[in-house]
Amino acid sequence: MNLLDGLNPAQSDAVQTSLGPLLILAGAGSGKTKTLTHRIAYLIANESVWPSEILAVTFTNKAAREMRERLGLLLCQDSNNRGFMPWMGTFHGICVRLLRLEGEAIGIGHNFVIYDEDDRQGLIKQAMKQLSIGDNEIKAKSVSGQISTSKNEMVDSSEYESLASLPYQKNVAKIYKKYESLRKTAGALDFDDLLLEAVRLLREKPEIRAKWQKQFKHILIDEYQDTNAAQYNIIKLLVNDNRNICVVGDDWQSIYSWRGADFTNILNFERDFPGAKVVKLEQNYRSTGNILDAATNVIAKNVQRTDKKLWTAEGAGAPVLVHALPDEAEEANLVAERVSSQVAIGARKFGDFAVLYRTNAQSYTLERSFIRFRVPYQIIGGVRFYDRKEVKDIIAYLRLIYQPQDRMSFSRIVNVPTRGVGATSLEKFLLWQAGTGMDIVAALINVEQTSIVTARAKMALISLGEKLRILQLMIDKSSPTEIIERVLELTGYRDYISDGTPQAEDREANLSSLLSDAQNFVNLSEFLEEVALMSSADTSSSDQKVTLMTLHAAKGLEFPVVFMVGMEEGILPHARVYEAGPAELEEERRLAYVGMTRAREELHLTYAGSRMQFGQRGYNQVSRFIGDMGSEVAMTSVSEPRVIPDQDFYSDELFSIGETVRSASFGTGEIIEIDGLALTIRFDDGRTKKLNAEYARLEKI
DNA sequence: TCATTTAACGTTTTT
DNA sequence: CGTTAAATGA
Repeated sequence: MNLLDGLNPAQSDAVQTSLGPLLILAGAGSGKTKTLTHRIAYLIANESVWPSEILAVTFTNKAAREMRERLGLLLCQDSNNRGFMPWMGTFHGICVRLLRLEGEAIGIGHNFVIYDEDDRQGLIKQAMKQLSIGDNEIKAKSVSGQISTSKNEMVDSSEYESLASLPYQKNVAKIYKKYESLRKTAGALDFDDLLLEAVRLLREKPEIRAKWQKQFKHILIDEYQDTNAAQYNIIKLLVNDNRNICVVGDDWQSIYSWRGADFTNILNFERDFPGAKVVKLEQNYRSTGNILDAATNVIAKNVQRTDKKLWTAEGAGAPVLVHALPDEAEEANLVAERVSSQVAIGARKFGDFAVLYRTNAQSYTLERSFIRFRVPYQIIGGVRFYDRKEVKDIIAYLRLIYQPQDRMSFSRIVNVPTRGVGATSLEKFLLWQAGTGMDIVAALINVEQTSIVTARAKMALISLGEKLRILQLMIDKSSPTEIIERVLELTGYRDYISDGTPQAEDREANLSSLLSDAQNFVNLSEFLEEVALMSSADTSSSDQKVTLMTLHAAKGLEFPVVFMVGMEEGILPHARVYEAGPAELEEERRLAYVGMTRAREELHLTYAGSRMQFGQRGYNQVSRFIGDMGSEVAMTSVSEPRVIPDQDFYSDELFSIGETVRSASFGTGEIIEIDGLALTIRFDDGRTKKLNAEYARLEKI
């Protein structure tokens, strides 16, 4: 198979330029993933580069997985054969691998755990408590943001302290310092640390740096416009004298500056790597002419950007449609109705549609309409699977046995299931444990040595410690699945969640999903890593359902039909950027551009005259971006007054909580919970059932 | 110590 | 509006 087949001249040029720095400026839909994949395959097949000598960085785990699969096909290799595959993954994933291997050199134990946003905020709260800083003057969330921003800019706690001038900043500096020390004793790294510590490792240990520079003969970075300072430094530290670095990106699609991403990295590539070759991919293979023109007109208003001339060989296609609606409920109905009718006539399948919005909160109304119109949907993002309570509980057990210094995880599970150890006992125990030099599990077993806690609490703690010890012994010889099963059994967690309440089934289902996820892993370490770095964009999607997600989550995806809802001033562009300045407004514009260019054949934009926001009705103007699109490509639809026959649809008002109903199969009972179409009913015989309001033929009494 | 009720609070986007 | 943190009583 010729690896250059099916590539256009620019793509082919990029694939064959295997030596020296290369910048690929790839417009939306210009086949950049294809180019990148072919380039890697070309290096392996034609340039005799070993897969292990290639480092490929992607933006999401999903992108890495897809690239691995495509590469497997191109090279006729099994993509599961990790030994044959290049180093592929996100910056965070790569850094974890590097730190597990080499972290000891800078004092990072091989069994560090990874803290997510919740863990970080929890630890900040602890730090504030120890410093006697009340959370009414300073919010843990805001401190977390400050710390994250600082870390992304590679500002450590000492440097932050020296820069702090305002009293608020001085307080944050104190918390930052305390947070860092607590985090280190817990044997944990937060998301930002993963990058930061990798930089420190490569900076402070020249022999390690030299080793990996030699290892990675070729480095490829996708979505280069979204790299932050720490990531930029990692790249600079890993590139060797041969400078075989290839970066791909599009400054028009930079939408993560709030996370520290700096798209001047891509603008400065030629300065950083003198003599770099630049290849522009300007042919768009995704969207019709009208969609592309409308999107280009929007982005054209930005001042800070490179010049590109995206073009398509496709025809103009259908005009971009703009729909004005009275309120957000009507907006959602329009979307659901159009999806529903197009599927009904067989023109499309549900998976052809995506609905994109600026903020997660907007998904609520859409969900309600989708349920009403019986349109199957999936939400990408929102509450992540690994953020569910029961899943986090089990993960906390796993983390604690893996890293017995992890106080956050211990605090989470010490009384889950309830074992009579309250806040006061926990505090006293931890105080004593810190002074003993023992890790948490050891301290639990030896809690007899102290009289700081009550006899009752001692019993519970010793018993917990013994269970954890048994679990710890399993780490090296058992699979993650086996360990989780044992956790559930030993701690009585399974009984704890199956308490007969209606939510029990959901929780059990979540645990089953966790168990089946775990089966893909052979050791606990890898499983915990996956869990920590799994992103919302990584959830597998079904083509039988309409996809709902934020504009940010849509990056890199494409759909035949795209609805962008909430095209209003205050939402897109978001109200917060008004005060922030022109740079932030330009990012909103790029966000609109990213959303529009996800569409292949049809693009619908909707806005509502009024909308519920913060529990109050607000009135927004149409987004300025609509006006920028140009009337020749964007048509405003005349939305005829539509009457939605209510009796055809299930309405929430039909049933309410507390009502008594009779079911043909289960007898009479009381409704105790309503979730869309799902009614949870406690029947008189004591059984609790979840029934579908539509099919259950319930009779009101 | 724990469960239930009440109050406050928040909306950008996420690895 | 909906969720989560504090407060209260058992």
